[in-house]
Amino acid sequence: MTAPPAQPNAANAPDRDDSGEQRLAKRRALEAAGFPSYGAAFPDTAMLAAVREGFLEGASVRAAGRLLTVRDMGKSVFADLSDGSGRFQLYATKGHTEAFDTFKQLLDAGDLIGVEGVLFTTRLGERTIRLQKWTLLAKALRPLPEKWHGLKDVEIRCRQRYLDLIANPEVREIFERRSRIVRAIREFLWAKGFCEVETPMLQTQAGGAAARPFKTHHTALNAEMVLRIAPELYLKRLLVGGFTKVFELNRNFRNEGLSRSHNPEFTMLEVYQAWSDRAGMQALAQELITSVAQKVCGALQVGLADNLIDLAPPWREVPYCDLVREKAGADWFSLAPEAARARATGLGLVMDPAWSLTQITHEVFEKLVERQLRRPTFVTRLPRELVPLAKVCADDPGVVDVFELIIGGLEIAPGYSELNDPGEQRRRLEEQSGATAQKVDEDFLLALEHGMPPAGGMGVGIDRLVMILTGAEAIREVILFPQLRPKAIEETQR
RNA sequence: GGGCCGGUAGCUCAGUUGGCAGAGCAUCGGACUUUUAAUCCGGUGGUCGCGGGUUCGACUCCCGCCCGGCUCACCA
Repeated sequence: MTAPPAQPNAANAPDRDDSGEQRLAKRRALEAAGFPSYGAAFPDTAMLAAVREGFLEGASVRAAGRLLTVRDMGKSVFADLSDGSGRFQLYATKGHTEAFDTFKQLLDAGDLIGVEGVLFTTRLGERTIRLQKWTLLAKALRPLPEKWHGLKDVEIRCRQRYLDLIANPEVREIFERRSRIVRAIREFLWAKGFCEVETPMLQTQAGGAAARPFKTHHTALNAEMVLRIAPELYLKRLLVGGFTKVFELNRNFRNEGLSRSHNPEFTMLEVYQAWSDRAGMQALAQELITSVAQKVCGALQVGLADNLIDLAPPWREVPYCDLVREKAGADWFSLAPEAARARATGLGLVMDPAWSLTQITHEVFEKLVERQLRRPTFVTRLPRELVPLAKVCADDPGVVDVFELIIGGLEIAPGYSELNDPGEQRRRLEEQSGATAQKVDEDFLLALEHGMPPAGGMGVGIDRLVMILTGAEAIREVILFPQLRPKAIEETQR
């Protein structure tokens, strides 16, 4: 686990296969030949995708990118150049290319170069740049991953995402799509008059969700602080302050385990609208997600071909209790706790003896109902114990006026009729018990006492939404640098 | 944190009962001026994740640890 000691005689061991050494030697040779190995700016380049799009036989081209493959034919060399927008073939020949021998002998796959040349089409129909001039922009001292099988090792793909992006074009597609999704969400909300705001991520008290926070320390203030688990309580303060349509699209941090659908830092959209309620948010969620999907995916059938999810509205709306009854029996809610526990065990669930009937029921919901809901479904009327920040339903004080939007078995978005009665809010927060319960945030309650408009609020899990819209089967496929166990520093240096 | 699976060349992967550690790609040398997984010929390259143990002998069997994957737990 410790780094190997430096080899004092490494220089005397030229027979070791060390592509780094070989590339360093090439770099020295390039410098000697008048090619600085880390070039200056190379402006006014065309994007290769645009060159392909507007291909014109005989036109001059200036471009820059990374050499991906090099096919040496002796007095000519074919190579593939990639600049992120696409790939394009280069053709260098002894007759037409400046410094051809240097190009052939000292450049490697992985090097960054700038090129100038003329477009033509090869005998096999491949559109190609006939290379006239080239310049070295950066010498790569490490080899590229394998070109045919690509890079598969999940750990390397995540820790060295740049290699994943170079080797696996579909990975780049996912992150470009993520960028378009986030942009489309902002544009949608801006067009509806929502104001984007930023509230503290460094907080003295974590609130707005039930989760263990990350702890940190502010040196100058000598204060213990936490990273936020949700922006909710600050956004509601803005409703008190007179903002009527606000949203925040940024990171939350929860000190929890990692899984296929959980990363400790994740991106959440939270939207609040004064004078609205759960129903208003539900309509907004459906319109937001369908319009973003249509704009970014070009269709409402999204995901992988063998597992398409149909987002066509209207989406199903169904009370929580009905879904539980479908799985656990029509008489479920008339069962005594022990009978419910026995039936849940019979359904294959593992019960904690300390669980209340509400918790047993929620286990049934999460394990047997939720993950089987493929098409978008608004689950409404959740037990009030589960959601302390929402208003109870007028016709049944045991349930709250909220929705939980499920798509593809994932919790994508909750939405509430927000509780604005400070007295009830205090009682509901105090009702919560147990290790995960948030402490009562007195500043938040003080704000509510000044009068918060009745409002609808919702949160959209952006990472999970991107999973749905890209067909990714794990959250780490839609987060550029997902959390992994930290490695010892020595290990990161080969 | 628990259970299961995995870690072998830079990358993708084989490895027999416990008996000299392999292939393809990459890399190095050679041939080739329309190739595109270029092709052909010849080489280099290994702390078999780490540390112990059993054994004449361990990539292989045993124990501990590290890292990853799946899963469970945690997670309104």
